[in-house]
Amino acid sequence: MDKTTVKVTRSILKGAPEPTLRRLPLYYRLLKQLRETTGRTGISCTVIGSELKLDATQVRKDIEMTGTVGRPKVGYEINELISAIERFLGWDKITEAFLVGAGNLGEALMGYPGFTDCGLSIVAAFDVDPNKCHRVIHGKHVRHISKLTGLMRRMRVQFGIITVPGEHAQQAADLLVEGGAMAIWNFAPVKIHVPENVIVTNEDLYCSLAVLSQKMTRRLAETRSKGAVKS
Amino acid sequence: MDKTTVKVTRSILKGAPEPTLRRLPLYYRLLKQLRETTGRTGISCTVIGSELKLDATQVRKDIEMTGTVGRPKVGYEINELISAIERFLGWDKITEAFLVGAGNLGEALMGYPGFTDCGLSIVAAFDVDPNKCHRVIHGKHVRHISKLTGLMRRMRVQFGIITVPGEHAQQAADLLVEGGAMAIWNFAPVKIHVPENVIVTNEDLYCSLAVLSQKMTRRLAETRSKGAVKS
DNA sequence: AACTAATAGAGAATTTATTCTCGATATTTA
DNA sequence: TAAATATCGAGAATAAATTCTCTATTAGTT
Ligand SMILES: NC(=O)c1ccc[n+]([C@@H]2O[C@H](COP(=O)([O-])OP(=O)(O)OC[C@H]3O[C@@H](n4cnc5c(N)ncnc54)[C@H](O)[C@@H]3O)[C@@H](O)[C@H]2O)c1
Ligand SMILES: NC(=O)c1ccc[n+]([C@@H]2O[C@H](COP(=O)([O-])OP(=O)(O)OC[C@H]3O[C@@H](n4cnc5c(N)ncnc54)[C@H](O)[C@@H]3O)[C@@H](O)[C@H]2O)c1
Repeated sequence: MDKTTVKVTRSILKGAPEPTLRRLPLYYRLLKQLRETTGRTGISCTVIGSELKLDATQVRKDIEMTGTVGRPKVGYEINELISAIERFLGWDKITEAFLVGAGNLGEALMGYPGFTDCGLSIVAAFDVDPNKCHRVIHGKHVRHISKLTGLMRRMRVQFGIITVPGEHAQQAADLLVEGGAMAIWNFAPVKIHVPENVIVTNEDLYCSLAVLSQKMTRRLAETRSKGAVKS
Repeated sequence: MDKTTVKVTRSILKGAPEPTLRRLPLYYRLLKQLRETTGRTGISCTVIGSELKLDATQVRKDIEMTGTVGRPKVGYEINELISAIERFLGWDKITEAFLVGAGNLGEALMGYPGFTDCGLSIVAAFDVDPNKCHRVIHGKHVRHISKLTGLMRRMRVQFGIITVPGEHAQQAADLLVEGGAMAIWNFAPVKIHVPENVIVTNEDLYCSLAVLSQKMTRRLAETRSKGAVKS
């Protein structure tokens, strides 16, 4: 067993570091785009790095986690790399999902075609509001929330997306767990509590906005103080 | 100048580490919620930590960045902490923003009342599609994209939100920069190129989905291999 | 008043992530 | 064929983030 194999095995056992996981989609998109727009079949970490403004070594280490091996002076095979990332992230298989809360955000997600890239398929949505139910949005049925658990078990859906208002997010999570959810993608700005074996990721807009706001605030403060010095 | 002052000064000069910035909104929400639902006026890192499943020391270090000082055995004043976070992130001031791309996601963002917490106010939206223009969505006007640059300069709006399809994101960014944007919140899944002095944050759904997918894939692999061992 | 328990704050230790350095290898060019 | 060059892959070095340890302080309790 060579060293690459050891690393890949570790990446499967312990999981890749989160920063790596968050960068892989960036490579993935770039590679797909390159494959479509240009005719090239190979790529090096140097190029990926300069394109995405990342350190080439970092790119190489990230790619290493997926198990792809490259060749000196040449780089990696684009197709091979794309499949490796897909396989590593589980994007090569279709994952069916239920969405809870067919409001503004829920509808936008239901209509988003881009999720097919990740193998994510929202198969149905659920809502408490009778006016929202029995409609078909972007080709998907909206059903009453009371049907969720039963249908989820019957259809063996294991992925849930929460887009209800914060105060109902825990209730939505409970229903998803009862239905057998294994993973939940939570868009509500609250911490939800689930059993240990359920994986939760929060999509928290406030978190990224905080990064942006603080940078902006600092920039403004700098400009002001410099201006003061000048005047 | 005491040590706390030194730390705060540094946090203003060099900026807080990004992980800290991303956690501050979590504290902020918890505190607001506690203030509203319970009558308590003080809180300790221990409580915040156990509530959010974070290490108490980490919470304390994060809070330190905002300049708030606590008292042993008591903790922090909730009101004081809330204002300190607001001030630190720049959420105490209104930031007016223009949104480019009044589609599914753009409309959802325009209708989202939660941004007032961060002082973010979307004052107008812009679109190329004539059918989308001249409408009023959630109380905000949608105008033709050709008006963006002029209006932005006139109204001195410095914050842009991009919700156009990926292939037009760069164009949208260029217009925002031309209009004098200082910060851009990009929801399109592409890397946009802007001058050095413009701050960009990408809200990339694929990144968080990747974290979730990979964990799920790994979990599934484990279950399968365990099942195989058992049988 | 003394004792106990809880907590902030400082700094050290540890862990994790990123960046640097170097040797091996493959490709291209002279 | 030999030399030059770009790149991967491995490991070391560095930097950043997290966690641990200790001390001082304060509120409550006996
Ligand atoms: N709209 C945005 O741009 C945006 C941005 C960031 C976060 N969010 C978050 O996403 C969530 C949804 O936002 P939105 O703007 O779509 O809100 P919305 O009010 O438009 O939609 C919420 C939907 O959930 C349904 N609902 C309420 N309680 C329910 C329950 N117990 N079970 C099932 N369905 C239920 C409502 O009927 C409604 O259709 C909120 O938590 C919000 O904080 C939204
Ligand atoms: N819908 C989602 O849930 C979702 C999720 C993740 C990311 N995104 C990203 O957000 C962006 C918008 O998604 P959407 O679902 O709202 O798409 P959409 O097609 O519903 O809306 C895009 C809007 O942008 C407008 N537009 C196109 N080119 C423009 C230009 N040059 N200038 C101004 N306006 C222009 C279109 O007329 C349309 O109204 C896309 O980049 C998408 O990848 C969307």
